[in-house]
Amino acid sequence: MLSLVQTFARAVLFSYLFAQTFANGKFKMPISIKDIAKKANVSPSTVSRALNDHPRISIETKNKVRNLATSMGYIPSQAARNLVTQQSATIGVAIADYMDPFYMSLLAPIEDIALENNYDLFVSSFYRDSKREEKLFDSFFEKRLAGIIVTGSLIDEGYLSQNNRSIPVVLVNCPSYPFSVSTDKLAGAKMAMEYLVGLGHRRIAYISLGMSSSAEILRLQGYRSVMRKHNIPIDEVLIVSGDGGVIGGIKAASQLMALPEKPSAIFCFNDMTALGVMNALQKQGYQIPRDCSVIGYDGLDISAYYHPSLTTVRQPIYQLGYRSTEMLLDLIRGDGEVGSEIIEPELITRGSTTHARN
Amino acid sequence: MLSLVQTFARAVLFSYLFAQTFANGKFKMPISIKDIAKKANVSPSTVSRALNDHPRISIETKNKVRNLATSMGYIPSQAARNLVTQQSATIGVAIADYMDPFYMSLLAPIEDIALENNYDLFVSSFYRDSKREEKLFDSFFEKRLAGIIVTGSLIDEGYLSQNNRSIPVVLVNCPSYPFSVSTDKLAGAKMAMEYLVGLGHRRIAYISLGMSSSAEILRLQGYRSVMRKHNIPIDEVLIVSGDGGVIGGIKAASQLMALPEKPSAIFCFNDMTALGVMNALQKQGYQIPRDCSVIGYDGLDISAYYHPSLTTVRQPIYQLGYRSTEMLLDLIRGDGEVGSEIIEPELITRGSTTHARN
DNA sequence: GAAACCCAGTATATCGGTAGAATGTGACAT
DNA sequence: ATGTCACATTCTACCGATATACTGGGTTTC
Repeated sequence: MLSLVQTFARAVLFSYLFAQTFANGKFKMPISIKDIAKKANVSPSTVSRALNDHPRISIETKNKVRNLATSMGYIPSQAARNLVTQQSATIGVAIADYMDPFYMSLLAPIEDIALENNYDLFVSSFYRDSKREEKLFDSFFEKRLAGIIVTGSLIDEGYLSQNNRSIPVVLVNCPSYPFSVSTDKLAGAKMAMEYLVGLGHRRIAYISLGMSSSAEILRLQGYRSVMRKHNIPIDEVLIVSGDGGVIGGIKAASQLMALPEKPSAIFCFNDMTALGVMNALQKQGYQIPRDCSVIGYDGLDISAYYHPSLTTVRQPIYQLGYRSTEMLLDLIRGDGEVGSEIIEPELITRGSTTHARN
Repeated sequence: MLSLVQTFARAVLFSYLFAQTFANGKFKMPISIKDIAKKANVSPSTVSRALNDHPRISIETKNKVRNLATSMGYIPSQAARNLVTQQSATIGVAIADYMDPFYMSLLAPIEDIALENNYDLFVSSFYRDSKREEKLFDSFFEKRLAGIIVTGSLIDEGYLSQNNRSIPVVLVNCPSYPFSVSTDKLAGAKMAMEYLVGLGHRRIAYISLGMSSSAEILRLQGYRSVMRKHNIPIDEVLIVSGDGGVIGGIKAASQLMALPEKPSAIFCFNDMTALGVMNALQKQGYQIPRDCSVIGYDGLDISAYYHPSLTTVRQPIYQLGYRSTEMLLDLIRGDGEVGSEIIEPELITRGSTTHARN
C-alpha cells in the first residue's frame, strides 16, 4: 500500500517527467523505421525484415536492428502496415448500450477469444439509436476493420444490403441473419411462463420492452402460447409497456397494482425491469413473493443479489460471446461453412417466485 | 412491430443478399479515390479535393465526383488519411473494468464531448491488470491515436515516463498526475463518516477495496481522521478487506457480524460492496437500517433501487467524464494552460442509514 | 573456367489518401 | 502581340510500412 511519502515522491517524479516531455513545447514525433535504418546503416527494408524475423537477414543485423528499435522506443504504425497489407487485426464490437450489464458481460468472452487470436477490439455503443448504429458501421468501415460483431442491432438487415462494403459481420441474438449466434428466446419465454403456471398462477402480467424487436415479439409469443395452452384467458390489461430499464419497470408495476384485479405474478422483459418492479412493489408495501411473484430474463450476475434474489431465465452469455467471436474469425479466415447457431437458455429459480395463494 | 410474415420476408431478403455478396466467394475490395477518378475522368487529387470541398474545384466537378462517390459506395480509408496527415481523430479510452458500472457511466459524457468535437472513441478494458494496461497503451500508440483517457489506472506514473511516445494522456481520479480530473476522495470519505457519527454511531466498520490504490488510502484516512476527531477509539477488527465487488461485500459482512461486538454501521468502499453487505445481512435476518446502517460510495444509479435504497457518496460521474475529455481535447489542440482539477463529491442520504439505537 | 546458385542486403513500387508545386487555358491589361 | 493573372486541374512527393525485383559478391557445379 502506498504511503503518503511515496505519494509525494510520485508527484515530484511527475513534474520532472512533465518538464522532459514538453521540453520543446510540443509532443515529439514517433520514430519510424527510417530513423532506425539511418542509425544502423542499413536500408529501411532491412529494418522491416529484421523486425519481422525474415530468414534472409543475418543474425547480427537482426540483433543490431532490434536493439536499436527497443532502445529508440520504436512502435510500428498500424495505419501504415494495414494500408500496405490490406488487412487489419482489429475487430469492431457495436453494443446497443454501455449501461446494460447484459451487453457488457458479452464483452469478456469476445475479448478473450479475440486476444487469443491476436486481434484487438474496437468497442463502441450506439445507445439504442439506429442512426448512430449506421454511423458507427460507417466508422468501422472507414477503419477497414477485419470484422464486426453487433449486439442488439436495430438495423439488422442493413448489414448485408450494404454489400459493397463487405466486411464480415456477425450479429448476436438476431437469428434471421445468416451469420448469428442467438439464444432460443421463444423457448426461454415459455420456460418462464410454464414455471409460473406450474406454481398455480393464472393472473400473470407481462411487462414488455416497449420497442419493436425480435426479443419482444418472441417473449410475448411465449406468454400467449403458454396461457392458451393452459386455457387461461388472456386479459390484455395485464400486458403493459416497460422500457427495458429500471424506470420502466417501476412505472409498469405501479400501473399493474392500480388495477382492480391485481396480478399474482409478473413476467418481466428483463432483469433490469424486474429490479424496478420489485422496487415499486416493495415501496407500496407488498411483499415479494408472498403478495406477487416476479420473474426476470437474462440472468445477470447482479440479479442474484436483489432482495429477494430474482428468479430468471439465464441466457448463456459467455457462450454467446464466445461462439460469435469464433464465427467471425471463421468468416475472416474464409474457412469452413458458417451458419446461424442457437443456444438454449436455462431457468434459474430463486426467491422472487412462489406458489399462487388461493 | 414486426409480424411473423415480415420476419419471414426478411429471412428471404437475407439469403438473397447473401448470394450477392459472396458471388465471387470472396469479400470485395473497397473502392478507392482512384476508382472514382477513372470513372469521372479526372485525376485522383481532384477527387480528393472535390470531396474535401476545396475552393479551387468547380461546382460541376464537385457534384459529378460526389455523386459518383455516393453511388459507388465510397468510404474513405482512415488509415491512409491518418498516415499522410499525421493525425487521427480517435481518442482511446482505457477502463479498468467493463463490469463496473462506475467506469461504464463515465463513457457517456466522454463519448458525448468526443462526438461533438468530431472525435470517435476506441474503448478497451484492461481488467484491473497492469500488464494488460501496458499492452493496451502500446496498442493505442500503434494506432497513433490523438489522445488517451485512462480510468482506474494501475501504472499511472508510467504514462509520463514513456516520454518517447508522447501522446497526450488524461487520467481520471489520479490527482498526482499533472493532467487529471479527480473527485476529492478524502472529503467524500469524511462526509460519509461525519454523517454516521452525527447519527450517533460509534461502532463503525469499514470494508476496504482490498488492493493498493489512492482511493483506498484516502477512504481509510477519512475513516480514521473522523473517528479521531470525535474521540472514538478505533477498533482494528472493524476494518476488514473487501474486493470492490459484491462477493467481497458478502464475505466482509459475514466476518463483521460474527464479531462478539457487532458494528452498528458499515462504511463500504463502494456501492457494489454495499450491495453485497446488504445481501449478507438480510440473509442472516438482520434488518437494514434498524439493526445496522450501511453506507456506500460512488452514487451508482442502481444504488437508488437497492432495498432499502442506499445512502452513498455520489461522485459527479458526468462532470468527471466531461471535464477529462475537454482537458484531453485542450491538450491535443495544444492550447491553454492545462492542469489537474478536483471535483467535490456529494452525500446522498437514503433509506439504508438511520440513528444508532441506544 | 563459365554458368548456375546462394546469400545478405538494397532499390523500388505500392497501399489510399493529401498537399504543394507545376501546368494549361482563357480573360484582361498594356 | 505579349505579359500578367486567375482559375481549374494535373503532377508529384509523401506518410510508414511491406513485398517484389534486383544487385553484387562469394561459392558451388559440371
